[in-house]
Amino acid sequence: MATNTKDRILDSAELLFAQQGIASTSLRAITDHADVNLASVNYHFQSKDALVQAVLNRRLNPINQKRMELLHALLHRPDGVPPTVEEILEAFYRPVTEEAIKTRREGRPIVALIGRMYTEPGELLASQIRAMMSQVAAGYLDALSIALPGIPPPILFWRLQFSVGVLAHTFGAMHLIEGLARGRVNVNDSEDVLRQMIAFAAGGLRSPVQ
Amino acid sequence: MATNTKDRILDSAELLFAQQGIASTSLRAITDHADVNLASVNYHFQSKDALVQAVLNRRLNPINQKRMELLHALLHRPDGVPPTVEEILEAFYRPVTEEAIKTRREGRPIVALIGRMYTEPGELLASQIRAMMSQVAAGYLDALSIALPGIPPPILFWRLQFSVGVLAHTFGAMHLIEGLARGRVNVNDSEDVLRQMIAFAAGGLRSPVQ
DNA sequence: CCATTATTAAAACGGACGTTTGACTGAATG
DNA sequence: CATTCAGTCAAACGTCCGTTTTAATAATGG
Repeated sequence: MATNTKDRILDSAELLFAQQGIASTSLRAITDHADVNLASVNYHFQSKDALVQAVLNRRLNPINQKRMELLHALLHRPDGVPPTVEEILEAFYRPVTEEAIKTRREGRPIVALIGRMYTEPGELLASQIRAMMSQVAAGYLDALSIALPGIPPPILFWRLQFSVGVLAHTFGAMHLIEGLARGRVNVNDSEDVLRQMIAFAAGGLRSPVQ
Repeated sequence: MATNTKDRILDSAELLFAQQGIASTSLRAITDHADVNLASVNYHFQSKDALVQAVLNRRLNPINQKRMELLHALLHRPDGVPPTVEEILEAFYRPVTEEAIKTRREGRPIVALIGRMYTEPGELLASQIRAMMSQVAAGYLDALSIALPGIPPPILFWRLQFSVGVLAHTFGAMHLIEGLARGRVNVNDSEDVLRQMIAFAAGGLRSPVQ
């Protein structure tokens, strides 16, 4: 557990948001879990809305930064070999998967929050996500259009969104998938899940255009 | 607008749940919108939780029933021709798409709620969805294993979940996708969206197993 | 028509919510 | 040593929440 109040609030808020949802999590539940005073939330974050933004920024900014780094590395390899669809997808999926692995190891299963935020209601949240995603989406769309020159851009746009959906749903509805699996698959083997997602999305991206 | 109180409540609740989320929608907001008395919710539905279940059941039961009918029709065609992957996917996707078209035509854009419910927090909701989905998922998994005999069942299970993710994210995050599209695609052409989803998921389901 | 049941209505219940206030702490600064 | 100031704290603010109560009003069946 973090030692300073601000990080304790962020940690507890993130965990409870992931477990119960944002709207259903009260500031009192957060401050009780973090063992800090109720008023310290408004002191450090001004409002609950701002706290929500801070929680998401702290987790998503590193992920999206990593995505851009990995993509840049793929596009500027010393040998000049253009990246495959699978490599582009791995660059997009892996940073989230790594967070899933790390936070689960720490006993803080917060990846459901990452998967859920795309569909959380509220215009404030939506515009924040849109601002974060727009440059990442543009970069990956460019890369994919090079790797898949035969796919018209509008169709590639849809297929990138579908690839996002694969990731978001897998981590956002993991508890549901686990219940449906009845032991047929091991949902905790994140590396295997990553492999499965990449193979599926690669097949989807490459799917023949009627 | 419906004439009886019970349906007016269901209609308003469904719309507001879709627009603002379940937790953020109060019974007072629902009864104000439906122009009925506040106490009538607890009279007709006992509790808010039960109202939520009723809203989802009313919309999802016909969808899942239609899914099973379409699948049954595919599997028992007079000519005995086994269904293609695309046909199975269309049977799974179309009932939701039809609801999207119908409710948008009625000026009641509630499809975001259908896309979002997979990731809504709360164990009560999760168990309800799981109960609804389990037989549908089992039926479609069987059909897919016939159409794709080369894919091992555990991998097919993942890929069916990914196909659900494509659908859920597309309709649940449509407002976000629309913002990212910047006019490159027409998100309101549901028949085109359906075609795109089928092509993508078919490619994903057929993707070679390393 | 009356008795009975189903439905609607207004009002209040206790509790939880996000936020604000004002006093208090302890360390840093001059 | 006095002062400042970021941080913490208990308490309260007004508002909204889901639910319940009690009474009034329709609808139904003998």
